[in-house]
Amino acid sequence: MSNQEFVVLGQGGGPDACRPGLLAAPLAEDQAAELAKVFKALGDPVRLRLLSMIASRAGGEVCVCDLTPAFELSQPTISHHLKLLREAGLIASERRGTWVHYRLLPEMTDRLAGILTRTAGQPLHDSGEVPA
Amino acid sequence: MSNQEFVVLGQGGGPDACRPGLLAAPLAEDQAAELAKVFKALGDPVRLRLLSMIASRAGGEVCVCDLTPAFELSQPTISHHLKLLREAGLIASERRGTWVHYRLLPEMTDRLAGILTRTAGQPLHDSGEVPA
DNA sequence: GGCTTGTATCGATGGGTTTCGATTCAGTGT
DNA sequence: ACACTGAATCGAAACCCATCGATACAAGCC
Repeated sequence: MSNQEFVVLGQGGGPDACRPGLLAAPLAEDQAAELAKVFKALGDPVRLRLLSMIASRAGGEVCVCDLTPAFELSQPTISHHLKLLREAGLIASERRGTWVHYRLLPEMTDRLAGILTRTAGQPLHDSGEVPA
Repeated sequence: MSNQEFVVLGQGGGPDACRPGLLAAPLAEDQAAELAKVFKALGDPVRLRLLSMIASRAGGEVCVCDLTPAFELSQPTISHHLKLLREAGLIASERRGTWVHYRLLPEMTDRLAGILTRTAGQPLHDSGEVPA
């Protein structure tokens, strides 16, 4: 059996430790747990639409009062989804007077994009077997 | 029953020529639903580690017999997670003799990276960043 | 054919998630 | 102070998911 162990790099460093990305080296357990929280926040169609509405809005900010009526869901439900996105570090909220405004935190989406991007030194291995 | 559903993203009706990404325009409902399936597949620490093990392995393929003992989980559980990653279009499997080998489908991770990447024409609306 | 090993599927279960109505909190205006 | 509106929090109910043991399927070996 080709039972070859996966060496897990013991870098339990802070949240801004060196990140080689998903595709370069096996993820450590704690890194995987931390990342999974963010991806789980993206794993819901309502939250994805909320995030895209916030991120694509000219001016960078959206009032909750504009988001809630865009769905056929109750106000507490939208508030709950926004909370999950906020706890995942994807958005931030600010209250200005009566209304609460949300904005994208691009550091997180940048980080995810980097994690999912092949590095130049990572060859592709799939020479010839890709179906279409 | 073996519906190896290859999730096709953002295909409203044409080839993927215009895919603005999450951050450029609000997602349509069906696009969000399909994208959410893939992110949901990534929203589990075990699946993230499995994917990173598969993606980072030199040669591009990993035998299940190497993946299963790397976790303190039962063999059916690992098989279940691999199935979800496969149905999300992130990996593919091939049986060669006794063993089954998995490999990354880089089109999907590439697509996700693109979706999470700010386009150059999409400025950042710099506002006061961290609430000092 | 039987035996052994590797992998996938099945059925059940405990825990988590989505959603709601009701309530509470925050801010504005009267 | 009171009333009104926008948003968050609080249970609760329906649903989904991760995990397991048991079982079935696949391939090689005796």
